[in-house]
Amino acid sequence: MSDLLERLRGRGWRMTAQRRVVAEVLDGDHVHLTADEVHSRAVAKLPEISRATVYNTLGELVSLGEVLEVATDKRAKRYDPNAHRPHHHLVCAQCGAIRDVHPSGNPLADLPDSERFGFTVSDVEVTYRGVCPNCAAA
Amino acid sequence: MSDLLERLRGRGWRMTAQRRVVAEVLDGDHVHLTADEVHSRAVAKLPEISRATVYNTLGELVSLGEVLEVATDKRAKRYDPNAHRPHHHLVCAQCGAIRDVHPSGNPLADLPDSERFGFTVSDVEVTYRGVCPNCAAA
DNA sequence: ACTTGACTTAGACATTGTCTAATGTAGGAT
DNA sequence: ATCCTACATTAGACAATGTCTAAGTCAAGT
Repeated sequence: MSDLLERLRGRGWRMTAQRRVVAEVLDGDHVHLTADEVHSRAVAKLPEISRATVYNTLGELVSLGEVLEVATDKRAKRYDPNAHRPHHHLVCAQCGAIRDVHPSGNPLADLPDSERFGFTVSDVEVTYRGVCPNCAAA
Repeated sequence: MSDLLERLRGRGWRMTAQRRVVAEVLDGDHVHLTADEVHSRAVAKLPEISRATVYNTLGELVSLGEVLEVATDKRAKRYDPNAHRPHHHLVCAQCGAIRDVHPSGNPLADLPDSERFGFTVSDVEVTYRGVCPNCAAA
């Protein structure tokens, strides 16, 4: 994730300890934390960081296109740092575990003009739901 | 939607004025109300209905498979009475308008075994995003 | 018409997210 | 190296959405 910090600096982002910590927390694959989880982990590294800053920083990262907001779960938003490789999500209906997946085929192409109602369609979000091996075993 | 009331009675649902009103409010195509919107409209027909009852009733309808919860918007859950014809959603990124759509192709078939991580995948939810004709004109 | 268990209610509480005014600080200017 | 200042951070109030509880009410079978 050091590329991220690098890129952001290049875009004129002022670098602060708080922002560094948030970016660190978001590092990795198959990472889909809620804002609150990001905050907890950030507090572990920098105890005085505030909730508002975490929300602000996440919002900025989303605006900059560096992090995606995903709504896999119907409670809190989750933040996915894997914004530069398009992908979709596979969610366990029981425990909520989330994996990134890469389906073949392009769902955008599957929406005929007659089903577009005059919209300019630019994006598609796919969420697969099922039961993960762990929960199936239990 | 009278079939719905019929079906529910058949399943041993106790019929009350409150439940009837919630079912009536949810009638129609391209209906995707938040719990709060359902509540407002229900109050118009039955002023003393409480928020808790609306939430309870919506939850029951979802459990019974008569209504779907959709997370198109990242704020409140929305409730879609069109549960018996599989479909996906097309959302305007600006005004939030939602249409039901029926893509060709089956996205479930597009997820190869190698991308299933041992999950038993049972369902898929697709959300297309774009700009509706109204917002494009503005 | 009774009775009873399921339904509804008001409102407290919980969770998630947003906003503000005061304070602190990164990084360019001197 | 120090100073400035615009931008960032903070605590906490507030807002929106959702959940729970205890007490009262009522649908529907008898």
